[in-house]
Amino acid sequence: MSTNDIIPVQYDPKSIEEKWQKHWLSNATYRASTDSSKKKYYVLEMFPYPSGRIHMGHVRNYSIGDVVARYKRFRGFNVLHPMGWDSFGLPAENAAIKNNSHPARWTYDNIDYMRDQLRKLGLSYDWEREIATCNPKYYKWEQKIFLEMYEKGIVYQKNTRVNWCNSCKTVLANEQVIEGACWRCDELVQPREMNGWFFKITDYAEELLDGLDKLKGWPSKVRTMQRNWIGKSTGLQCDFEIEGSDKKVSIFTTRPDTIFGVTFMSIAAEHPLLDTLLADNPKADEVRSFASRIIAEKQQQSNEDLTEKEGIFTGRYCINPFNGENIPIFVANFVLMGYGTGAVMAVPAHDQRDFEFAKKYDLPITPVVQPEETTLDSLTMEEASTLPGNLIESGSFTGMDSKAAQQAIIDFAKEKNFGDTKITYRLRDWGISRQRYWGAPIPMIHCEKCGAQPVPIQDLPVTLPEDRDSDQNSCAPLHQREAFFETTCPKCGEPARRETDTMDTFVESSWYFARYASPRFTESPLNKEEASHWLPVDQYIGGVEHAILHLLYSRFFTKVLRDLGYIDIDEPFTNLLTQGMVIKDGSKMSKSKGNVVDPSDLISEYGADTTRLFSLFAAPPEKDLEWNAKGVEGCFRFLNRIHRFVQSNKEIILEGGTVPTDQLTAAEKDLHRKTHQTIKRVTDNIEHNFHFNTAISGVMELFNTLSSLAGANQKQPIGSHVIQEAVNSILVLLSPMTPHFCSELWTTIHPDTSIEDQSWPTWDEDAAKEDELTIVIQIQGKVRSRLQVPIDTDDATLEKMALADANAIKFIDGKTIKKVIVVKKKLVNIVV
RNA sequence: GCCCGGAUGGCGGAACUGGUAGACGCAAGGGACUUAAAAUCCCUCGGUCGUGAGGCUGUGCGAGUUCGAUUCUCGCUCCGGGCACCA
Repeated sequence: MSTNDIIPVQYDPKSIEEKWQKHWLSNATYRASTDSSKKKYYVLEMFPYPSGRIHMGHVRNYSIGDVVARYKRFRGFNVLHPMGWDSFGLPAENAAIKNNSHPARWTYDNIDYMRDQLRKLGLSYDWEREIATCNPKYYKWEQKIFLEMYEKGIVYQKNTRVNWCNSCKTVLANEQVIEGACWRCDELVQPREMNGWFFKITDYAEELLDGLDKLKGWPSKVRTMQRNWIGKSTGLQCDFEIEGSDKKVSIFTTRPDTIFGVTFMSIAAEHPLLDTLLADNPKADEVRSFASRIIAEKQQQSNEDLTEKEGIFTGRYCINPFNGENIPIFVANFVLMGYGTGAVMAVPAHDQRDFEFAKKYDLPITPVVQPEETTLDSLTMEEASTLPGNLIESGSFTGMDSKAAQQAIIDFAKEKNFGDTKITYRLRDWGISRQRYWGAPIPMIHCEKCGAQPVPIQDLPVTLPEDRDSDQNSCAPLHQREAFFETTCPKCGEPARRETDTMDTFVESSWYFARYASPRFTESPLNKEEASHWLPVDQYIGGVEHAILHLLYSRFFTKVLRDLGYIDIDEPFTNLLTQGMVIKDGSKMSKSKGNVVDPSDLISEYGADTTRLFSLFAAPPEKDLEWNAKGVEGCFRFLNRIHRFVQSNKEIILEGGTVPTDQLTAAEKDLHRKTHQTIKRVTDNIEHNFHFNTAISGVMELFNTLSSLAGANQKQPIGSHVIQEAVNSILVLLSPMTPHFCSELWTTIHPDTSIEDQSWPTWDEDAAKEDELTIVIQIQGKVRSRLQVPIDTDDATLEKMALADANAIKFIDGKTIKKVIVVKKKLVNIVV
């Protein structure tokens, strides 16, 4: 080989990526600071649990976020893009027990390893803001928020039935029970009576619901899920007197219009009135043993599967206040104590559950709402009718339509003082006590004399005991550690016991996004000035699996922090993108399925840029992404082609120059046009819906045009100015996706400048405009021919040309033309 | 059971507010270069009939609206997700 041959520099991702990562780190390129001259943009991806290694789901999530962050920087925004660790949680304890180590040790080792993995992906984080929630400097502030919530009455403790996961040995919140099983380990949860601390999220139910309508930047799917979860229903709460007692049983119903159809009453087995009902009652023993059996069964069965309806007559009656009828009271297994009042007026004609129950125990069925077009007959009905209609057999309300009757009946009850409108939510208060070691201690002290007392603020943080020396106890829950719980009452000074439960780890993730605004602030959880500058998060990105859990809790916390005076916003995340899962061989990547692809392997084989590019190219972000090893190679090939092109045309590109738009050759014009079309397209794709897959294919098209016109096989010489324009555009458009690669090529063709300092390219509408169009000629809506016409051809000319077209004439063939439809810039349709 | 999504070549996916279906990529086949291979480059690529020009057909299924439907309406099938005795 002669020395004159140009040896193009090979694309070597490893050295390029190392170089740029070092550069970004040492220059703190992505440090965010308040800068009022630029508009702020806060982009955030859900922070990871430090499980040990990054997986493909993370790569996808963070690649998407990084494109947004880098794109917004190019658009002149002052971008905050932080990263941290959701680092409390059970796996750390399990791993510590297994490895005879300490959860903190395991956690921090993982963080170190994973931080390195994230760096190797070239993500543009402001690493100076990194936080780890297991750090006392973080949870100290969480404890302070807790105490302030306690002060305000948003925190309380109660003894109640909770969801117990026997495998995790801890209580779970309702949101953490997925189909009756633990969200983490799939173990069926069991109800258990326990004392615990609760956040009054129900106080915010109405606001959490209302706010959903304003979250226009959220997927409607997520909003619907939250709406259903909150489960608001409006109805009547109404008292039924118990015959032979001065006590009343209160019910809630959403169908007050059916109240004349009540034929019995069902109450939960745990209902507090049961004792009253059973006093001096010959059936007492029988009913009591039935009730305890039901309660026991509920405990064992978990609340998942529907059991057959079962009940027992208590021997007592109550009185329907609307018609004075005596109706029997039953204890029934399907009545929930936790919803409404724990007692249900049973209307078998109009409620399927009551219908089944009535059939089984041979109770009367009385239709009171007659739908149009059918006649309900209690003897022949096979299921309850829930249709609207006109009231029958309903006293003075007879004849009203059910909708109007609902209000009239509520008004009547209100007037007669035995009932009122009532709003009920399905949402329950958030139980945050966890009987585990690796979590933020709940800063309360229990004193026999003074009751529960908050830890004085100056004593915060209440830190976890470290116990590094004793492996045996490194993860023992706090209630087994005297040194931890033995303390004195802050009020009376007597010996007292510290609260030994830790907080649900979802508490940490409910406010971390706000802490990023001032992560090192030492006076308070949040620096108000910084927080009001950066919040709310403009774009939040993460998996849809948090649609209810984390996203609802974060919304709740935002409102709480607002009410505590820390921030002035109502909602934490203006826009939300829920990305799909990463799938391989048809199912989610998981160790148990053995279909895991390790991002580190990909990075060492192809580099971070290729890995990122593929994860963005293979599917739009909201859809599941099917992993395809060959597809990765395709992306690698694409980058190689660009690299080769730039290296072997370096001299021409360096020449550059401004594009003289009025004296371009046809080929130059084609390339120039394609460049501007691509800028427009890529910008639209990113701006409009983050469809990076189509943005990337746009750049691929531009490169295909470039290499066919200007590459080694070019037919005519192309001016360096158009080539440079195309290459510049390709590099900037692609750089949010493949930052190292584009930075490197940029400096080779623009020595001494940095791609970071470029602004996003703009397109020229005139340059992007085609000067010829293909017009389709249709006969009867079927494509029969095509015409190449200048862009400004008017409709009449188009019609004339279409009718004169040889192909068209063949199909018209003597038939009479009924109608000709001309659609601008698209087609001519001839109807014969 | 109820509430949301979705279904397009061999595969991942494109197609603006009803107007050329299949962009881009992968796979496959053919060719060039090479002693050979890799890499690279060029061509073909929904199905079907036809030597060809071209025809017919085709976006889960069945109807409908329209000059024209992947797109809108109605009725199904299948797949995915959420909730699940919430009165």
